[in-house]
Amino acid sequence: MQKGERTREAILKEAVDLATVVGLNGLTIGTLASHMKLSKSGLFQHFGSKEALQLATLNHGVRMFKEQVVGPALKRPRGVERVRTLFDSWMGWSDHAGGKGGCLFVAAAAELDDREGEPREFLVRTQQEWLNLLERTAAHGVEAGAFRSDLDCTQFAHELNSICLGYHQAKRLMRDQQSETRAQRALDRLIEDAMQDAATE
Amino acid sequence: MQKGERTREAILKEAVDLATVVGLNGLTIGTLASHMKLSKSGLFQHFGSKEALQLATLNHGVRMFKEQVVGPALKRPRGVERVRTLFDSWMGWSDHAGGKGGCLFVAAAAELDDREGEPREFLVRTQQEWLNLLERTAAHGVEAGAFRSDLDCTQFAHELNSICLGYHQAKRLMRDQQSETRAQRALDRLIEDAMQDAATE
DNA sequence: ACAAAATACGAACGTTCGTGCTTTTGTGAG
DNA sequence: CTCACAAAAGCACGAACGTTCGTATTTTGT
Repeated sequence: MQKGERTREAILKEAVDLATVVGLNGLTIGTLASHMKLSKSGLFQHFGSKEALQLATLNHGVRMFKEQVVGPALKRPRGVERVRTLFDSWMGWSDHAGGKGGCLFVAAAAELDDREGEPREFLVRTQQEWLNLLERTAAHGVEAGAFRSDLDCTQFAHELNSICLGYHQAKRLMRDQQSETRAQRALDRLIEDAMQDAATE
Repeated sequence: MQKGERTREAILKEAVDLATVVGLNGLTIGTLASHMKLSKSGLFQHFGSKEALQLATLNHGVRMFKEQVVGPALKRPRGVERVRTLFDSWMGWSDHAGGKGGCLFVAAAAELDDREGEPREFLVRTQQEWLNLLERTAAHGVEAGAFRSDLDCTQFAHELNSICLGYHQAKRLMRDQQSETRAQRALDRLIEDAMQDAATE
């Protein structure tokens, strides 16, 4: 691995961390450079433009997310357990692993949702992949018989994602000490509703 | 009403609208001035500082929110109906009334959650008031007998808020045409779970 | 109508922004 | 050890940032 590639990697690691705090727009080349003890121009050459830096930052975030959230969860058995693991590691990601300012994608979503361009499109694709993963995971639960056969897995994915967003806000904005409990309870309710309902038999 | 107060009002109206799109930090005095066909300095003196402008913008947003979301809902009968109205008018607010970029507070929450200062504190207070309102509304449902007596109203409020956040993301970032349906179904499930469960009798 | 007070303007301040060049420094292969 | 090339620095640019100040223009109260 060339030296340039290594520094680029290191820059992106810091960029993800910074972006979770100040956002993708607040992520400025000057401050990022001084954090890395690099000159502005030296850093700039690695990307060529601000938008390319933002894109690379998002992309690096995706890599980290797959390593730290998706990967571990896929090792667990399909079905309810994997759903819970996915959720738990998402909370972990949002708490520390994803940058000291929370989840990069939650921050980026609010910033980019009204700004057209490549970064937005990239984020949308990323988010859709995440929703698809949740949906497939729910489908595994159905196949295994843990969830009812008429479960709307897309709806399940949407609601699970909403729980994540609620947790993020409660934890980071409100600093609610019970945010974990609340989110966990919401998940319990979601899962319980998705289970075979014995009473209807 | 003095002239200055009128223009200040008009500025804030535009500021809220702009901030929903570009955020509170992206809200720049220069562009806001040109939108208002005012000089930078002319606009600036209404507030005295950028932070004061942000604070005033948030505050104006709260006034609008109370007029357009809270006010109407309080006219409806307590209980389930008011819960639904609150939610419906929140969706309306997020779609058009709250600025062309969605809900001001959702955008601000992502921006301010890691930046200390008065704007953040103000937003936290505002958000807490909203959660309290949701909680009290749920409590009315319990009093009226529509909801089970052991309902955790704080939890209810948290989950309802999460549904709002999920809707906002699905609608604005993902441009999901089914976002309304998904949110509505999530709310149905929340309400159903809160109702007197006849099967447990 | 006219003086007083409120409001808006234009220019300029020092910074920081993103982005080009050119030059110096560093690194790795032969 | 050297030499070619990659990587970083240095410097400069025009524009936009928030902010200040002195001055012009409305608006207001009398």
